[in-house]
Amino acid sequence: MKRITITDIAKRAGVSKGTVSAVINGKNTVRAETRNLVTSVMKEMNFRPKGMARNLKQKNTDKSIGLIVRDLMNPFFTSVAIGVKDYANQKGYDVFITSSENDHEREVKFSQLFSNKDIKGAIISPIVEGSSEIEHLFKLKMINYPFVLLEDVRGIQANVVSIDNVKAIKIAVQYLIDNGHTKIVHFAGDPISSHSLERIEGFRKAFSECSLSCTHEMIVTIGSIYETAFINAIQFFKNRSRDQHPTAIVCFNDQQALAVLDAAIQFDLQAPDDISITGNEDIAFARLFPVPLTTIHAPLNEFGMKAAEILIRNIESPTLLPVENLVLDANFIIRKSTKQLNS
Amino acid sequence: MKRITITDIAKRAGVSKGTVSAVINGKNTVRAETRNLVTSVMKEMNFRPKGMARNLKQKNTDKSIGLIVRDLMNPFFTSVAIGVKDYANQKGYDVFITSSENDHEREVKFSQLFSNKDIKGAIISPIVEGSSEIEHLFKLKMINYPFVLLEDVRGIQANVVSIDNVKAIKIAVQYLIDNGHTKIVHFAGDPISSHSLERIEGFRKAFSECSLSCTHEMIVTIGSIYETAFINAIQFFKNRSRDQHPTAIVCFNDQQALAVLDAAIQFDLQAPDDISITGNEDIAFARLFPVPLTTIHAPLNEFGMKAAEILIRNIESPTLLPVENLVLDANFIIRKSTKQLNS
DNA sequence: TATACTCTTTGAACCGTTTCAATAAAATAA
DNA sequence: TTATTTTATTGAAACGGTTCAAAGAGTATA
Repeated sequence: MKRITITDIAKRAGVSKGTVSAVINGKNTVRAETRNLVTSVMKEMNFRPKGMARNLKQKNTDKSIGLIVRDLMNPFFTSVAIGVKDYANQKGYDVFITSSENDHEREVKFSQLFSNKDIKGAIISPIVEGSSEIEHLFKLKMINYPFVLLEDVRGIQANVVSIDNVKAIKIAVQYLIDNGHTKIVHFAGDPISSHSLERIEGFRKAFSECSLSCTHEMIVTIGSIYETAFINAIQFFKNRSRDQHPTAIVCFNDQQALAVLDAAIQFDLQAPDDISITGNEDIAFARLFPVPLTTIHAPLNEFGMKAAEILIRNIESPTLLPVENLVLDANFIIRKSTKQLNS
Repeated sequence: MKRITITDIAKRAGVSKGTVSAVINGKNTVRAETRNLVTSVMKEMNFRPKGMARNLKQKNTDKSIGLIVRDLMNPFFTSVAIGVKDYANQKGYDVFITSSENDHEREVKFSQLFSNKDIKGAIISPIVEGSSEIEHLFKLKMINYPFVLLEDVRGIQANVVSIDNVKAIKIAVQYLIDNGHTKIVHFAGDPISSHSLERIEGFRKAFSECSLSCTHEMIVTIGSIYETAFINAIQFFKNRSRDQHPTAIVCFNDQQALAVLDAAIQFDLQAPDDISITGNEDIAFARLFPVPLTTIHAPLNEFGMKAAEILIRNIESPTLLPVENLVLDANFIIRKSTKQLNS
């Protein structure tokens, strides 16, 4: 089935391609009668002009960048997206957001689509699970396509903006230790997620830097979304008697922390009196939780803005720029879900 | 400043365009030496092949649709986006999301960009404030570009999927009246928003259908986002003595309801005992509020899916299809923020 | 040495529009 | 009636790549 082109329309209407083009573009040089004829033929044949061909000849001055997140629903990415958008808009760029839904195939496809669609550059939150495939990134480099990663990917030299997850968790744990907690547990996110692994590393580091030991049982993987985390947290509490419970739990993220808060209540453990709980990421609702959440505030907006800044700098540079690597610090926000342990 | 093209690279490297093209596309027919030469020239000149030109000749089989929301942060749109994405993916389409940020210019620009970038169709949540400008929609019709609106726009015949806001609020008010409430107030959203106006209409209708009168003071505009709603709600409660307070408040949306809940507490009004409060939209967090929120559940996922369904049907149809107009019902979910009034 | 292959590279044709100088037709002026 | 202007239409060139038959250069084979 062949595509219908402007030539088909011209032929059928008995006019030239130029005239059809003029009608499409609403030029006022075409006679009403001709316009009607052409329009009706277009309708009849359901003709849709091919945008790419139009753009080829036209000056195509549009400025746009693409963003590939891993999960649309995740407030983390929403906040980052806002940052990207704000900076980009300010510089006159529009943002196209897509979600890989943690599917590597999609990430690959999108990175291609962006350049095919003349989107000038991309900010990519890459899926990194162990041995990540990165040939699509090499392809982008080959065509000098500007892009910024939101996470470090081994094996490729590229612009990266990331948040120091290790440090962030370390500070939270430090705080708990300083406040007399020793029975601290870390609820990890998803086993394959690099975010999760980094946070586990931060948890471990905090202990080793205080010359305390961090045992295997102190890290429990319960998942990153509310529903699964809730179920697993219930299981966790059920499996031990009251005096076996930790005095503090360091959660992977805020949604998980909420689930833990809710699960704990079912076992009559009220934060912060019976148990201290910290979140991570400081999503918008964190301060509105039943117990306002002590959490780690990642500068998500700034995160997005910085990525956009680097990207646009690269887009606008006539020469190839050296890669940048920027690590942002998170900061700890003390609300009501943690307290000093009475000794 | 002229664009660097493949011809420039070919000339500089002393090879033909065809060879450069082969290098770009990683064809293995190119001698290593030649490949290196070309690659280095490409780097040196920071050459970025124009995607649209590439796609013109290639078979370009990519299937993608665009979504224009009005506000990225709004959970309402996030849920709709998920629905769109789910249906689209299932049909093999990718989704590009953009946000007009309630700026009409942007909406216009995006609707153009989509077709220019060979995105096959668009789902648009239009900005409708009074006399809305719609020539950009007419332009889309002119080129038979498939699109679906997420709200009715006067003056144009187009595919529309919408939610029956009027009916939704009516049911909520009905419920409150049936449960003995008479001193009911509606907190409206933003004055210009058509959603807000429809909800006000629903509020009015519920009263008139019960042959009760709905006075002007029963509708108070306090805004749709948490922060402003909170401030205005505080003001509202401050302005009247305890026995003047309504026994029930019908809120514009869930975020606003949360703000009202929080503000009410400050005046020692606890839902549902001292005051009944209903939300709208049933965002994910609504059931996790301090008091689980009685609200109106809009089938947002289905909303998005239906829009995607209609859009894709139009994209894939060889002939121009008649427009569709689909209205979805919302349903009322009773949780803990409302109760029967003791008479 | 001639012949057949293989490996590289070339360059013209093509993708589907827009653009614009040239032209044709119609209207107006002389 | 002819010259001039205005209005509408044409068609070839251009946009920036890809494609692929054909040619050229080496190499191995007979």
